[in-house]
Amino acid sequence: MQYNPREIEQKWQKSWADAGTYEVDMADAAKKFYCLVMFPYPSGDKLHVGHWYNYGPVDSYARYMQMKGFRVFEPFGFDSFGLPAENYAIKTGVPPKESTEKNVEYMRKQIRAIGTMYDWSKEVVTSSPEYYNWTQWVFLELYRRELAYKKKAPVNWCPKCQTVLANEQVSDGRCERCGSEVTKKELTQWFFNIKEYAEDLLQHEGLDWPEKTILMQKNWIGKSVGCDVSWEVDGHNLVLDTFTTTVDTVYGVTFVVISPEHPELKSIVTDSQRAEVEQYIEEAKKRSDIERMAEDREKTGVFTGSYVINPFNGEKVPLWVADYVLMNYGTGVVMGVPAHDQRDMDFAEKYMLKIVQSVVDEKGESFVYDDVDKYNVKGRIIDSGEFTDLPILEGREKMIEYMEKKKIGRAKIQYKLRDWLISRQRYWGAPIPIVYDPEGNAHPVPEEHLPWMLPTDVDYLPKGKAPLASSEEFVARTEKIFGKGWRPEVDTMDTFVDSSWYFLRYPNPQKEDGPFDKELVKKWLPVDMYVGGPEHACMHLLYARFIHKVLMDDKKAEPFKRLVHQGLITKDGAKMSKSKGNVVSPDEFVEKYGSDIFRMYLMFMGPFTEGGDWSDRGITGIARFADRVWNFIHGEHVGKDSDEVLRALHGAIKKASEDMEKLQFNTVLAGLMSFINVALAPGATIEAKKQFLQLLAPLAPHLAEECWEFLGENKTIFDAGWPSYDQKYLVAQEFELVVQVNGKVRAKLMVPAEVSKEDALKLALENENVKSHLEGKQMKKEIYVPGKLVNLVVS
RNA sequence: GCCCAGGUGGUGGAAUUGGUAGACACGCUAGCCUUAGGAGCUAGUGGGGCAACCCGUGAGAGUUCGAGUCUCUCCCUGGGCACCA
Repeated sequence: MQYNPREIEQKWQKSWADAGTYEVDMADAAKKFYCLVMFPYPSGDKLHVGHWYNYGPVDSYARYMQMKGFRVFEPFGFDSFGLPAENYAIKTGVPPKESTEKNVEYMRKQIRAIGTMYDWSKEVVTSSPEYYNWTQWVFLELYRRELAYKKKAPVNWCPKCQTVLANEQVSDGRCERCGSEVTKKELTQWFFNIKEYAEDLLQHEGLDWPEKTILMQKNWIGKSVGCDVSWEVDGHNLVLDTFTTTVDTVYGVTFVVISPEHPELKSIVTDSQRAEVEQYIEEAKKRSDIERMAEDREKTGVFTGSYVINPFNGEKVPLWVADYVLMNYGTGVVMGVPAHDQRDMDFAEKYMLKIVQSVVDEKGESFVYDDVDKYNVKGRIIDSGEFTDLPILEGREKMIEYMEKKKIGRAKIQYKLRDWLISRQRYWGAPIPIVYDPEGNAHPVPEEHLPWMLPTDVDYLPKGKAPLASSEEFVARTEKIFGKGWRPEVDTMDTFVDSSWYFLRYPNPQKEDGPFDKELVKKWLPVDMYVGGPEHACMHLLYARFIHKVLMDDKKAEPFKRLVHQGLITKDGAKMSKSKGNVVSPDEFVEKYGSDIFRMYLMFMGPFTEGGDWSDRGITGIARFADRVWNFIHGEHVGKDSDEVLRALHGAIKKASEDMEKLQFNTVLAGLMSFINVALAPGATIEAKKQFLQLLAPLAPHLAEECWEFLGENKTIFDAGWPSYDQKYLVAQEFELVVQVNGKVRAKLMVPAEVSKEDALKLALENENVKSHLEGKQMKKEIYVPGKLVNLVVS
């Protein structure tokens, strides 16, 4: 009999589905394991090998947990709102609903071919009214808690296409579609007040997350402790606040810089400078924040003609406008201290502004603050009035006290984290459940009108307004319910809102009277293992934590206990995307080799968390392995296993048990291959074969299930438990002692396992080659590492 | 520019966390088997050298009896930077 993957895979997938094997009884959550992969966006590219690389190994881990006796809940769904479907609609006229449903349908089929444990009865699709009903509920809940508010914020605007552009649609400041220069447009938009939770989001206690992700989130939130200093604008009845973490340098301020977007800027500019400043503002609109903050870029700026007064020494310093100051961080005004800040120095040198030193380090030398020592500097303040000679940190405190007393400033904690802008001037998203009365006041749509249906009579083509504004039905519906002159909000929600709570929906996605089943959520949350790409470290993962804290009414609640990032699979070094035309489909490989071999190959490619560049070179090695496994199982059953086979088997059990925990599937497979290399020729007992199959089962579920049955078992292998190894087979009688002279290997000797240091050294010194390297040398030191090596240090 | 990773044979990668660098595979070479499609089996395979040996984990320095692993500097590649998700 030959190994025929396609036949047995169909057989077992059908068998599992018919038996309802993976439909979880949610009522029983004792020893639960909630295993979650980030749900995909159903793009027109369909599934690519990167998806498989994620889902296959995670399912293998879930199967391993099942074998360890856990009740595994592994749900799946689709994050199906989003820009690509809308762009496709603009291009082809196919309604997003239609193309999305088609893509979802196709991807479901592709995913089923993997043979995962997904509980399809719990699937969620975010673009379905049954789901977005509750996304809207989430919005209303935040609104109720005063965590949703409106304010003006700029969007990328293409004047020619008359539409808002995503950052992705802007390249080099130009519209991707028509090439026109992109400008900024101010729109009133909805925000979630995530900053309210900044301090709680900085806490990651008890979470089994990658260090780097925690670090990235911390940097993203960007807490800095400092103060606001108030500067009176000379000749105006106006005060500008500057935020600084280094108020100790305030006597070194020789200019102050205001952001081009600052609302007070126009009232401050003098007539003689007006033309120049206005032109500068226009230029700044064309640049992205990233570009503006880049430190290697030539600093630009324009004098406003006005002066501000240093509240510490009364000195008048010029007020400049420059685009390296961003309105959305801090106050939009910064103090310029060229002596202690490189960027300020560049600016001062370019525009020939004064430079004044105000702090020095321990050695009395001038220094520039950088991020590393911003909060922990030693040195003292100089030439700073009554604060002169104070140590820097003490000086800061004194200065803040002084400001607070004189009401010219105050201590302040500043976060880089910005509030979450959730308004999108797009069609394919959940409508924001808000209506406006004839006076333009916002009112929440009452819950009984949810889902606040996304209208279908819309024009997807950009016409200068949000697509929903073109729906007659939408307005008619609003007037019918709320009264004449009432208008619906026409923006939809950021798709990150959809994905910020879906893990709460999974335990009972059919629930009709609430977003999630509180009882089940209490039992099943937190998610025990959450797996997704590292690109989500700062956005999705912060949003989900935030929404979870809000909905659970517990600022300490965390949704994801263990977090793992699968590596990225690239093609020729680049991220796979349709626009680059480098998407690799898994279908042909599954067709040719079957799911088990393809899945094992993806696992064998390298460490799960590292990913790599796609190549199918090497898949044949896995195919050979699968054949050898088949032949091994179907070969003669021997009556007794040799010591060698037993040692190999228990070594493989040990390796698999340890490495599965770390998701190091590649080395688990290497261990299984080593076993097969040892056991294939001599054969093994049925018992040994079964134990081996149990190790293989998570990695090649269909193959293992088929072989399990062949060996006479009639229940699924996934209920057979996980084997444990017996140490007695692993302790060697002898080991290879490495003998080094001055750190270089000069001999390898087989010695008894429990050799003493004296005996080991004696044996080492008897070796001819070692002797020759010691000749004429003086012994200085003898290093003995038990079970490993001897190092003879001579001179 | 800023934040975060990562650079090991011809290739993917392994290395008990400071102790034999290259496990397990791919590829390649030679031989066997008379050989229908992912052939199989055996042996070899980091570089140099006849050899003893020498050199080798992006580059350079440092710590150490001993460094792929720790420290510093530099170079390169990837991810993210708030409207792709």
